Amino acid sequence: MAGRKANANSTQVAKLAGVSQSAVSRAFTPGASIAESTRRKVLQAARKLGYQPNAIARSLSTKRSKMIGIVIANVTTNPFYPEVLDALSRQFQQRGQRVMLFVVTRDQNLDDILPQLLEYRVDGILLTAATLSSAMAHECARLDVPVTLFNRSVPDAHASSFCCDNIEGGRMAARLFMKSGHHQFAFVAGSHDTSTSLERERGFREELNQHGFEPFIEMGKFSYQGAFEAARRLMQLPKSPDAVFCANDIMAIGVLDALRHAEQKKVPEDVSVIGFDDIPMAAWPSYNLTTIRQPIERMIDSAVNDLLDRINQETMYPKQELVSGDLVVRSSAKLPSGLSSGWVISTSENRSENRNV
Amino acid sequence: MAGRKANANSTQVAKLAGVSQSAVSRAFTPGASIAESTRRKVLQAARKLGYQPNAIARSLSTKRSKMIGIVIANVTTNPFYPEVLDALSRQFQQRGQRVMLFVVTRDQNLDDILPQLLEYRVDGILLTAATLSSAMAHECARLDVPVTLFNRSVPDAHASSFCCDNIEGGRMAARLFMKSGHHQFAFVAGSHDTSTSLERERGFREELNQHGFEPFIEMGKFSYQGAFEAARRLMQLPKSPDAVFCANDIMAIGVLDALRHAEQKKVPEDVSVIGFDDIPMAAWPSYNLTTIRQPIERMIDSAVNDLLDRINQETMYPKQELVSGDLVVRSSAKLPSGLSSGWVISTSENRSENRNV
DNA sequence: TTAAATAATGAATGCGTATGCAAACATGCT
DNA sequence: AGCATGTTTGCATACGCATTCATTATTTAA
Repeated sequence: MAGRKANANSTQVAKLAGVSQSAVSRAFTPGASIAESTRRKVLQAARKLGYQPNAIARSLSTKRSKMIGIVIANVTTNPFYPEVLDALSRQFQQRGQRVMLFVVTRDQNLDDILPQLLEYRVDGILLTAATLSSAMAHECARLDVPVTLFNRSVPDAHASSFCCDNIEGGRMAARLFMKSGHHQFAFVAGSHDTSTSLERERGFREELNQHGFEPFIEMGKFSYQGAFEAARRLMQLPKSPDAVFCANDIMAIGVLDALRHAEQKKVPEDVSVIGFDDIPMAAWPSYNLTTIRQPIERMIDSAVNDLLDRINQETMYPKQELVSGDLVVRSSAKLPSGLSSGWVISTSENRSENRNV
Repeated sequence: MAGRKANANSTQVAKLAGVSQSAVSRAFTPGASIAESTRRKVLQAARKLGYQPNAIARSLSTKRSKMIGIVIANVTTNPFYPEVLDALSRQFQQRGQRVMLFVVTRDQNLDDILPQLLEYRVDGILLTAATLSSAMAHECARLDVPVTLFNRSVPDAHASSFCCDNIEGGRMAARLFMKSGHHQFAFVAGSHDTSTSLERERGFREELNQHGFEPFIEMGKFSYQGAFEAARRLMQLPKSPDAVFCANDIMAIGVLDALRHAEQKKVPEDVSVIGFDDIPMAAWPSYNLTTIRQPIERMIDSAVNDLLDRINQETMYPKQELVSGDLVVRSSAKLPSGLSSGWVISTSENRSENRNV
C-alpha cells in the first residue's frame, strides 16, 4: 500500500455513471452482456475521469496476464537477432499480447531468468537463441505455461521448436562448393554446444563426406572477431582451404574481412565464402555474401501461432517444425556454370527464381 | 476466472507450514518482521508445494508493478539501438525491474502505444529514439509515471532527457575536416524531424560557417541504403564534396560503400568520411570509420539512475543531461598533421589519449 | 523479579477487476 | 392478459498478496 497517486477505478466510474461496478467492467469487456445505452453512459463517465482499466487487476482476476516472456541472446553480436526480436515483438503486439523482455548472454543461466518470468505469470514463453534445462522445462509444464524455442531444438523438452533446416542448409553449401570445383573445405563453427552450429556443420560435413572430402573445422565463437581470427588460422594451414562455410553471416563477414584485409586473398577468386542467415548486411556491396537465407517471417509466424494456440488450448501438444532455407547466390562464392548471381534457390519445392537480391 | 491450472498460493503454504497467510507473505518480504524459525518453516513448505509469490497480485497490492516500459525504434536499421536495448535491459534487470518492451517504427504514433503501457501500471517509461506528444506527457504526469527520453530531447515535456552533445559533436567533425585541409563539405542527414540529426547538422554547419564554409545537405533517411543513394547524388554535384559528415555510423558506412563501390572514389584520399555513434562495425577493418563516439554506458547509467530515482521519489524534477562525445580517429578521414589513427579525443576535459581503438 | 520495551504473530481488510447467480426487465406469442 | 424466451442488471464473491492493528511472546532494563 505504498504511496502513489491513485488512478480512478471502476467503482468511481460506476458511481458517476449511475450504474454498478459490474456494468463498468462489462462496458470494457468485448462481447459482454450490456445494453448499448449503458455502455455509452459508462464510457462517457470513464472519459470524464480519465479512467483506464487496470490490466494488473484484470490479470489477477482472469488468471491471464496477456504477457509473453521473450528471452533473447546475441542481440548485439548478431544482427539476425534484432531482426527476430523486431518481428516477434510486432507480431505479439498485433495479437494483443504484451512482451516482457529478457536480454541474456549466451552463457547466462536461464534457470535464474525463467522464474522471474513465471513470477509474473506470463501466458507463454518464447526462447530465442537459448536453451531450456529439463528442470525448467518441467517447471513450465507443471505451471502449464507453454514454451516455444526459436532457432534451438532440445530433443526431449515439452517445448515447441521452430528451426531452419540447418542440416539441409549445410548440405546446400557443400554442394555449391563442390559444383564450383573446390577441393579444400573449412567450416567456421559458432560454438560446440548450440544446435544451430552443430547441425550446420553436420550437414556440411556429411555432404562432403559422401564425395570423399573432409572439412577443416575452426572455432569462430559466433562473432565477427572470432571468425576473423579463425580465418587467419585457416590460412596458416599447409593446405589452406579455398572454400569456407560459416555457421552464420556475421562470422562469414569476419572471414571475408580477414581474407581481404589481413591475408591479401581475393574473394571468390582465391577463396569462396558462404554464410547462413541472410542478414541485411549480406546484401551490401562490400560483402555481397552468398548465404543460406532463414525465412524469418515464416518461422516467426509459425512460432507465434503455435504459442498462442497452445495458450488458448487450441493445440495441446508442442510441435517441432523445420523450415527449409534458401540458398541466396551472390558473389562471395565461385559460381558453377549455369548459375549466376542474384538467384535464390529453394530446395523445399525444388524451385529456383531470380529475386534480384 | 478462465481455466488455467491454479498454482499454489500463500494460503496453502500457510496451512502446510502451520502459520498464517501473513507469515508467508512476510517470509518473502525482505526486512519484514518475522522470526527466523518461522521463516524457515515457511520456506520449506513453499519448496514442497513449488510455491512462488505471484508478482501480479503483489503489484495490485503494493501499487508498484516493478516494470519499466521501454519503447525503442530503429532496432533493425541501426546497430546502435540493439546496443542501447541490451544495456538498458541489463541495467533494469540488475536493479530489480522487469522490462515491458515495445518495438516501434520511427513513424509510428506513440499515442497508441503509451496507453498500453499505462494500462499495466508500469512504474516508469523509457523512450529511445522516440518522442513524446505533449498530450501523452501530460497523461503520464497526471498518473505520476516518470518518463525519460534517451537520445531525444523535447523542449517542454515533463520528462528527463539524456543525450549526447550533438552540437559539439558536429563541431568536432567540422574542425577535423578543416584542419585536414578540406574545402567542400557535405552533411548526410537522417531526417528533418529528429533532434539528433538536426543538432548534429547545426553544430557542423555553425562551425563551418564561422570559417566561411557552407555544407551541402543530403537526406540519408537514417539508413544504409538511403545514405548510399545520398552519396551518389553528392558525387553528381559540380563541386562534389571532399568531406562528408553523416548523422550516424550506419549512414557513414552506406556512404563509404557508395564511394568505393559505385563511385570509384578512394577514402580518405579522395573523400573523407566521419560518422556518429561508434557502433562496433565502425572498428571493422573494412570501414575503419572515424566517428564521434556516444558514451553509451555512461548515458545509460545516468538515464536508468534518474528514472529509478524519480520512481522512488528521491528526485522530484526531471533532468536534462548532455553527455559529451569523443572523436575517435580511425582512417576514413584524412588526418591533420600531428594526429594519427587510433586516437580518441575528448573535448569535455580537453584530454586525448591513445586507446587503441 | 517485575515493569517496560520490543519482536512476532494472526485476523481482518483492501488493492481493482471479472463473473456466477438470481432478480428485473423487455419482447413475442397465444 | 398470461406465459415463455431472451436480455440486462446488480449483488456478492473470488483472485493472491500486503499491511494495519490489536494481541501475545520475548527480550531488556531496573
